[in-house]
Order: sequence, then structure tokens, then C-alpha cells
Amino acid sequence: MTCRMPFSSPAGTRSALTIRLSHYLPLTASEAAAIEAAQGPRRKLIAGEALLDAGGPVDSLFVVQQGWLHSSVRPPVGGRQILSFHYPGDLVDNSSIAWARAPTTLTAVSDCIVSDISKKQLGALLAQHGRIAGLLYAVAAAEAMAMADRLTSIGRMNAIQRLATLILDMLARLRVTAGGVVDSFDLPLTQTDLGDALGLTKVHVNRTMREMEERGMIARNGRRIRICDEAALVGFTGFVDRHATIATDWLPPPR
Amino acid sequence: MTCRMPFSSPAGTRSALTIRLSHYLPLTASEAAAIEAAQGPRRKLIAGEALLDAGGPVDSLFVVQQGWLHSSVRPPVGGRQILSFHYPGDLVDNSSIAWARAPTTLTAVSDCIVSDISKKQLGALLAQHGRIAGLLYAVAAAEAMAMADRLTSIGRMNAIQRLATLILDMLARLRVTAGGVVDSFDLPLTQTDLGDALGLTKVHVNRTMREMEERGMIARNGRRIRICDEAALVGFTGFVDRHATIATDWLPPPR
DNA sequence: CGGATCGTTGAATGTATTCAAAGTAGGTGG
DNA sequence: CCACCTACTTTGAATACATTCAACGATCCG
Repeated sequence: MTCRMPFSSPAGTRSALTIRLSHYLPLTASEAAAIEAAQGPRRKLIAGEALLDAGGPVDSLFVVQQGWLHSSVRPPVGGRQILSFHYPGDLVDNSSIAWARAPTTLTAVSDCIVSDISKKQLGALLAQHGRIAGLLYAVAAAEAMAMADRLTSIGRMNAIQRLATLILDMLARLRVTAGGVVDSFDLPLTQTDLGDALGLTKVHVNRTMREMEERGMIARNGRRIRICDEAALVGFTGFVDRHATIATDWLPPPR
Repeated sequence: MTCRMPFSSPAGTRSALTIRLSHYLPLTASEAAAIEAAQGPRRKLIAGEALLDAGGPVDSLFVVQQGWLHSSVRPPVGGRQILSFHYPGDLVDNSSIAWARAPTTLTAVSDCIVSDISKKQLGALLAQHGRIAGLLYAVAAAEAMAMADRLTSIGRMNAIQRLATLILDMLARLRVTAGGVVDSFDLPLTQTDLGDALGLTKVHVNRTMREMEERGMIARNGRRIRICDEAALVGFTGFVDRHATIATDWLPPPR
């Protein structure tokens, strides 16, 4: 249970969500202020810590300020499936807004800082700022399409293509907040995690990464992973970047 | 190219979208009217016809009034992946709202009637009716969770469980608009379609359906499929109904 | 009746899993 | 600082589930 503080973040510091949304659409001062005001106090999580357990009650969503998380489920059969990863600037756990109990487990992959947004606050934000409602709707749609891409890769591609697609997607998403061209990043996931995200066993993930490295597709150095020939991977998988741009021309004018 | 008519549907006939949303939340007259007004003229599609091609320009979404559709993609490798099915009352192709070009292909599975909603109209609707914005957001979240369930079944379950999960999901969704308890329905899909939805080949779908029938899990008669022991299938797969209820207690009051 | 699409079946093949075990790295406490 | 523990990575061999290829049967429709 978190209590709401009179201020939600250090004065003058914009939340990662505001920054990310600004990336797609210049926000008015009033819109930015409303987004900041909706967010609760910041909380630290250490790597591996669960922010929320599937089946537990929820009355808020979360904003990732720093670090990575993932959402996962544990079907009665089949171990675990990681559904998506959450990066700085993400509004996390949209799925749980439809129910009183969380459908997924949220786990910190690295050390994180998150804020919560109560559902009621989000409802008020959507009602008061129609343009933000539309933008959040579009961002959620883009994330749904990114999940559809993973569904496609798991349903129709082999292990190398699945892994390549996931790496490209992470890279694309990190570029939105990192800015500039990035060709390598720290992957705070174990091979077990990767397997659970890709519908593979950790053993097969290992062999697959090894093969990709041998083929010169990627280079590894500890947790650091570098994409050697991005264009080749894109051609190989048909990857489409779902994060770089979001259409905003259909949005109503700001209020 | 569709032209907008002065009236969107026969007088006195509520669109399937209005009916479905009313199922989750009693709408005010003004809300219902706004939803009706946003919809364009109705259009008929015959089974197999494409409503929209991936890569083509789009400036509207669609409302299914009657019949089934599905959205699919064709990765450069791997044939086709069916991402989701769309039933009467669905607001279809949310994913394309984030871009100027359609990321998926929409195909009529049976004969259909659809209306379109231009993105601009949707934007205006969201801005004018904050409660509808929230409700549509929640419905989209529920659909995203249903897709996550399929991701899980493809990633972590065997063929029988995948098929069982899909059948249970269709049944659950049909119950929202059909009303009453249904234990059988007409499945207008070929085994190739099922395979493309489940990440299996048509051959394996065939063997799997056959085995389910032999085991007494389902009964088939032409296109008609009957679920013999629903509770057993649910226990077997861990299926959760994502369509029956949507939390609405967090929504702001109607305007 | 002919053609096309869909469903069914068998045999060979292949990709990924399972099981088992050894190697490696990072952190903790003595 | 080293010993130890734990979690993670790597490797091999046997197995399993699903695919591929090929063909035939059934059904629908013009």
C-alpha cells in the first residue's frame, strides 16, 4: 500500500512518461502538468523483485522511470511465459485496467524506479485531456502490435529468427528514450528469461545465441550485446519498428 | 473509398458496438448517440473478401456489425499468422490507429456487415466522452490480454491445449453478444486458418482435432463444433475468460 | 460432371525438448 | 583472500512433438 505524497517527483524533473510522450507529440504545459500530477511517489525496486503478483488486487498502473521490468504469466501447464518488457517511459500493466485483479505478474529485471498512477487518476486524465487519451490509446495500440509481432515470431519462425526479432525490438524501443543511434545494449536477462519470452527452452536459447555469434550476427561480452549487421537481421526476419513513430494527425486539438 | 451518408444505420437500430459496450456499462443517451454518429455507412463483405490490405493506407477503423473477420500478417518467412478474430460489436484494427498504413490484413471469414469509423471521428469521440474513452481503453486492454493468452498458448502449450484454448476463447467472446449459455457454435474457419492462428500446420490441426474428438473433448458436425466438457477443457488449459466482464468502477462520471 | 477447395492419412524428417552433467561467474562469509 | 555457495551458461545424447511431402477422399458449386 503506497500513500500519495503532496509532490510526486523532484521539482523540475519530468517523468519518463512525459518525456516519451513528448517524443511523439509536443505536449502543452497543461497536458504535461496533468500527466505529472497523475503520478504517485517514486518507488525503488531491486532486480528480481516483484512489483505485482498475478491474481492480486490492483487499483493502479505504473510508470517506469528507470530500469527494465517484464510482465509474465504462469499457466498451470508449461512453466512461464513472459509477455512483454517494460522500459523507461512505459505506462505498464494496461491489461490490468480491465479487471480488479492483476492478470500478470510484474517483475523488475534490473534495479528500477517506478511511480504508480491510480486507475481513477488515469480515468480523470483521459476525461480531461482528450488528446492525451487518444495518444495513450495509440501508444497502447502500438504496443499491442509489437506483441502481435512476437506472436508471429513464436508462431511462425525458428529459434534464430525469434531471438533476432526480440533483440531488434528491444533495440528499437530503447532508441525512443535513449536517443541517437544505438547498436549495443546491456541485456539484463538470463537465457531462461529469453526462453520464457520466446517460447524456447534455456538450453535451446543457449545454442541459438551461440550460433548467431558464430555466424557473426551478434557479438556478446558479458551482458552486453551488440548487433553487428542490423540490416541483415531486419531482412532475415522482416522486422518492423513499432516504436519509432506514432501517427498523431488524427488527434483532436489540445484543450 | 467510402462516402459518408447523412445517416449511419437504419433508424432505431443500434450498432453492435453500442450493444456490446452497453453490456459492460449502461450508456447515457448522449454517449450512445455519439457512438452511433461516429460510425459511417454499413458495408457488406462476402466470406474471404479482404477489407484492408497490410501496407495500404488507412484513415479509419471498423465496427463489425455481423459476421467474423480476422486480422493477419505475412512475414517474409513463415507463411501467415492470424493475430486475432473479430466478432460483432468489435472495434477492429485498433493497431492501425498508430500508423498511417495498415500493419495487418483484415479478411472476412464469413459474410459480414461492417461500418467504418474515421480516425478523426474516433479522436473526437474520445475527446468529447471521457467515459467512453476509458471504456474503449479497457476493452482494448482486455483484447490485448486475450492476445497475450494466445501468445502463452503458442509459446508454452502443445497442440491440443492450443486448440482447446482458442475454442474456449471464441466461445467466451461469442457469449458476450449472443447472450445466454452457448455450448456450440459454427466455426467458419478452415483447418489451414486454425493452423495459422495457432502456429501449427493444417495437417497437425487435423490430427489434433481428430484426437480431441476421439477423447470426447469436442464433437464436430460439419462446421458446427460442440464443447462436451467445458470445465475439463478449462482445467486442462488454465483458460481465463477475458471477455465476460470489464472493470468500469474507475471510470469518470458521464458528461 | 468436372474442378477446386478442404479434410484425412501415412511415412520420413527435423527442430526443439528433455535429461544429465560439467564449467563459469559473481557474491558472501570465514 | 580464499572457500564456498548459488545462479547461470555450456555441452552431449536420447527423445518427442510437430513438420514436410505426398497422396487420396470428401464435399461443394457451377
